[in-house]
Amino acid sequence: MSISKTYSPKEAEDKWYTYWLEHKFFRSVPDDREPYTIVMPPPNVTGVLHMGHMLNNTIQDVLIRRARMMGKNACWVPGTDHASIATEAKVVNMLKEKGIEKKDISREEFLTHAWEWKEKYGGIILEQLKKLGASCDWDRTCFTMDEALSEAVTDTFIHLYKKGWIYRGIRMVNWDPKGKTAVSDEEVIRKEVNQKLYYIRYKVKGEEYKADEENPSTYITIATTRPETIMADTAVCINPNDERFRFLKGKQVIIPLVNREIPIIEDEYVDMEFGTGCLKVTPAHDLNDYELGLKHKLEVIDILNDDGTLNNYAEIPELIGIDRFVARKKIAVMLEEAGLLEKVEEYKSQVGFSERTDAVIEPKLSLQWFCKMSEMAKPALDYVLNGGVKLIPDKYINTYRHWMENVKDWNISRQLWWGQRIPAWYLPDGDYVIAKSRSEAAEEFRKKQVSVNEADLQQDEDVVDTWFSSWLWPVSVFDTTVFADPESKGNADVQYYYPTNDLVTAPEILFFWVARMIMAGHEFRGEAPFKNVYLTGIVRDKLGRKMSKSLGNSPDPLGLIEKYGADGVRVGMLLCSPAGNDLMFDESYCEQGRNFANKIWNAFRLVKGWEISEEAGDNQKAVSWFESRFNEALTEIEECFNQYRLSEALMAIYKLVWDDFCSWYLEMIKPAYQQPIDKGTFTATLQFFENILKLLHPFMPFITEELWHDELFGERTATDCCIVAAYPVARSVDKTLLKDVEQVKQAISEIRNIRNAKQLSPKEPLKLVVRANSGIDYSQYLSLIIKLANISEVDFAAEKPAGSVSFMAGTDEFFVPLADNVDKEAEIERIEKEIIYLQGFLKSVNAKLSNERFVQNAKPEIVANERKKQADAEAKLIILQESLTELNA
RNA sequence: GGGAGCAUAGCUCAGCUGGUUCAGAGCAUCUGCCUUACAAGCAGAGGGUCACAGGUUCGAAUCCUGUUGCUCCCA
Repeated sequence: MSISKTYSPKEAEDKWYTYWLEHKFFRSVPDDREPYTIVMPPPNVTGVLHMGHMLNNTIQDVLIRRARMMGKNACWVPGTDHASIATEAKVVNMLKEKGIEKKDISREEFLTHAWEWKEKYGGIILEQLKKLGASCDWDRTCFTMDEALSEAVTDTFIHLYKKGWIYRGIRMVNWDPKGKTAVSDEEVIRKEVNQKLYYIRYKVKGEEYKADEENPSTYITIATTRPETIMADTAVCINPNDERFRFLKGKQVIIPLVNREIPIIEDEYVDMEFGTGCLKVTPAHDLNDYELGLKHKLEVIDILNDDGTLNNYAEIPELIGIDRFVARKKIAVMLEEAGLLEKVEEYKSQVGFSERTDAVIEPKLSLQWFCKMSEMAKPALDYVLNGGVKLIPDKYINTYRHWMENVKDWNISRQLWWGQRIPAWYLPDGDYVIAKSRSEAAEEFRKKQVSVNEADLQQDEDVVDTWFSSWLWPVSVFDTTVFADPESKGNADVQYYYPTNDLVTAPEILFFWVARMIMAGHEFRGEAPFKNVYLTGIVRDKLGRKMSKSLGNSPDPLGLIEKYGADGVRVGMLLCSPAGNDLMFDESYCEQGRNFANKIWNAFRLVKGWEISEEAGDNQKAVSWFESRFNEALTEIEECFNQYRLSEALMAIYKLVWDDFCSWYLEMIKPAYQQPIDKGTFTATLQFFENILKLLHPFMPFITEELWHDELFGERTATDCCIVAAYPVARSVDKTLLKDVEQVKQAISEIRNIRNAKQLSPKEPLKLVVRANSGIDYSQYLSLIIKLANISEVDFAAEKPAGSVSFMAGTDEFFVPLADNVDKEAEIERIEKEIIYLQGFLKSVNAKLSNERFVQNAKPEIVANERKKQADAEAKLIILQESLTELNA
């Protein structure tokens, strides 16, 4: 045989991907078919493919390919996200390597570099997806910074501002001193860190300080993890119920080193148990202190620069210009020298780190733009609660609800250059308007009766958060014009494709992406952007650790494809991915996928090698059995898909192909060596094979397309491809036939088992005696049994033959005469064991049936079932006991 | 500290509103086979006190309570 014994995926993958592209099978334009739409969660434009993308996009591709085969107009829109912070950080680093500092170049120059970078590396990840087989409509590829999409962002900003849902305000934000920008709560990673708790003495004003603990009323001790911020203190707070500090009421204390006087305030907010019970209040550098400051009208002193160094307000010359962490160590020494550091304790606490730069986040007051969430959150929550948007798995509904009910306003400004610039225009005196362009801004000022010189207008330096563009994604990829006019119906695309069907994404971004897309979809289209949200798990290694660059525990996805083939990797990913649960990835799953591809390949080789004969064959039972089995499996598979249980659907197909088709069906019909197969069976088998290829295609697109085009299946036109073949529809199932064959298969296994146990060669034919007590007509299955169990002759005797090994399948008895090779004692023991088991079983069934409460309370069908179990067990017992008597005779 | 989830074979998981063949699947393991489609394979087999302790029930992997261990989210 000239065909290779193993399937080699490489050529097939390149060949067919190109072919699909050439014939525009991925392309979708509106027509009168039902649309099926997915928008790809846009990966970071400068990113490279990781295992999470592999999983996510494999799932999307399975869904879209299946929909396409089911005759829907399938549209999968790909694209990338500009990922402001991450990309800007990369560009800054790249420039640094060239010896260029961001601060030394203009915004325009920087953006030129950034775009160059994007052009150079921006397409990589999408190219990688093609290797995986992703059947996206590449003509629709979008980027969140495309001109039209950017305009949509500006229009959205203006629209929401006019509605009063965007405002500017001073807020405590999470400041990333390395990225020099605010980041959202979601981009802050909290980690437990070993810190120190410093106990610092503040002298009480008007008391002569005595350092010994006998005179505690001359000072108070404050525990803090951040001694470098004492210069920003504007009060010390005690709990009014705290007896220990009664003497402090109305007094003032003196900040060490700088000797500034600050008041004692009282608030029940202070935890009397924690530290010393005295809290230093630093409104500029702690969120809770900030709120306490507002309540008690405290002064705000900000001692930090944007890069995390101390500024002039820190007063102490040795510390000005020094990073906060260095300053912390220095000031501890200074306090020690001043005799005001009482002690230092080890202390563990949670510290926030920037997801992007890993810098320690500083709470910082700054002027930011905010998007009001209260009005938008309500309808977005309702979609999910009413089932308009289904979360899969639904356990995320609770989490979603909790977040939406406690949503905070969204800080949308970022102190970066890479992104859509905030459309706010300022006059030198600080007055501003929101407008799309300089000239429109001037017009707005004129409307406000402010005369302006266009040249004096200054646009806001900040850009909007990346999510502020990606929340528009399910709409903006189709139509970018509706954001200027939410009342408009939009273009043909958005009318046809929106709302989309399924969104496949990670649960981590349920809130800051999924929820916000629902908000934007509702605001601009009046309906949610998708019907189902499939939340994938996190890809972990087999030790359960999240895959990450720093741990180096992530395999290279393209390397895996190289090694196991794209089909193998796709199968591998899905085999271990229950919906919504994390998956413990291991390369061996891909190996299993590759082996499966090879199995299919070899089944094909077998069928391809057959000669055809015009004579009639006797495979009708086998053919009708597999037909029923296929339809039964198809129904199960459909059910799995309906519930988005993709890994179970795949496993059902896997077993159908490997066990039912290869191990049973092909073995049943396989002609003897160098013998031809009858034409009827052959034709039916080709039909089965084609249907199997169709079922497999969404999971394994390449091997299926490769085999589809083999001449074995006849002539095909250029567009007669597996990718667009009509998906099989479940037909009727002959349940009796399926049940009978199960029994026959059991009998065959038992015979093989006897062979194994007696160390008989499979080549040595055996005799078989059947005593059928059930209604099954074994004569119909004789040829199957003879072939698969290598039986020389079958006898339907009423009598048990002497010197034979027996077994039961259901209530039917089978005997394999082995003459001198029978261990009588072992036979007796085996039957006795079975009798004991059945007696126990019968006892428990009888116990149920003789219990009146069971018979009364249980559902009738359950009682009937118990009766059947009882009857079956009794029948079997009688047969076994007879056998035993015969053996003992 | 508050909230959510999980715990079933060596591994990854399935077991819907309690009741057949309810203790299952795939992989891994073991035994025997290079049987002309496939050793990336074939034919068999073994393996679990369903985390622990109580409770409800005629009946619990499944429902309730508590304990332990793990994970995630929020403060």
